[in-house]
Amino acid sequence: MRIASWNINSVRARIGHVERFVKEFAPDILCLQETKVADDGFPTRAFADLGYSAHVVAGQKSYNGVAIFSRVPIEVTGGRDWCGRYDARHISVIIPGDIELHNFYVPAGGDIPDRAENEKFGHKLDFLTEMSEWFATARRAGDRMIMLGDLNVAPHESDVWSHKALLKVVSHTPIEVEHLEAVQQAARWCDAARHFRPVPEKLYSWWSYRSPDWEGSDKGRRLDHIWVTEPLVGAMTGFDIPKEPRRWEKPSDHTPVILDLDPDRAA
DNA sequence: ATGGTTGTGGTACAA
Repeated sequence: MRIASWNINSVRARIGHVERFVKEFAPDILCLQETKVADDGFPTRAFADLGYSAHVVAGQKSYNGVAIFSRVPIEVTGGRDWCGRYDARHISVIIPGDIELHNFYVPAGGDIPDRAENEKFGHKLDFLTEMSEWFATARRAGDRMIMLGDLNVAPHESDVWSHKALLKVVSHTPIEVEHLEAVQQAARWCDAARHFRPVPEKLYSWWSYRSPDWEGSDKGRRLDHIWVTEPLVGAMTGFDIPKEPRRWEKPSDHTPVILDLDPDRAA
């Protein structure tokens, strides 16, 4: 079973890329972030044509938005409001193998890494804290769960092109890394990327639009993640972050992350 | 050190 997560930065602007990605990489379950469209404007027809018989979307006009499409049976379990506001940043489903899958779009956090000066940064930290508390209290680490999405934090030194240059840049500040680590400890999540590709290998899923030569300069960050709980660690059969979609014309600034999983091998 | 680009929706804001 192949599961992919992709921040596509507008599903309507990127529908052709989604079709190409599905044809070339064939995910059974496709999780999207930053769809940027209200639910009644979502191009669900295109996804049905790609063979996805089930879906759940949670969107709003212009900003945010998450979606899950599946060619295997899913049961929609949620979509929670975080930090007391509906902003379409989370949905969850049960997938085959009795696995609960959570798709998140964590707030980016603005430009200034200080909650006193920048409300968006405070919101990001509070969002991560609420995730920690929720997974520690409302969920059990021993259950089969997957969490994936654009978590907007690059935790390790090898998750960014320059640790030193990014220490004060939102996405890699020590306080954000601490908050993300607290989320990870809340359900003893295993980071699929680093299970297969351990540090210190450099691994990125995002490159800024602002670089005139994103691939040559390679100033990337690993903002997109797939985590699994302990019963699923032995069920993982492969992981990849293919760079091809970032090379396509008019791309998203994120490239997909892909996990292959054999639910029959789950503990 | 600074500014660089993109999508949405409407000429500003979020990323």
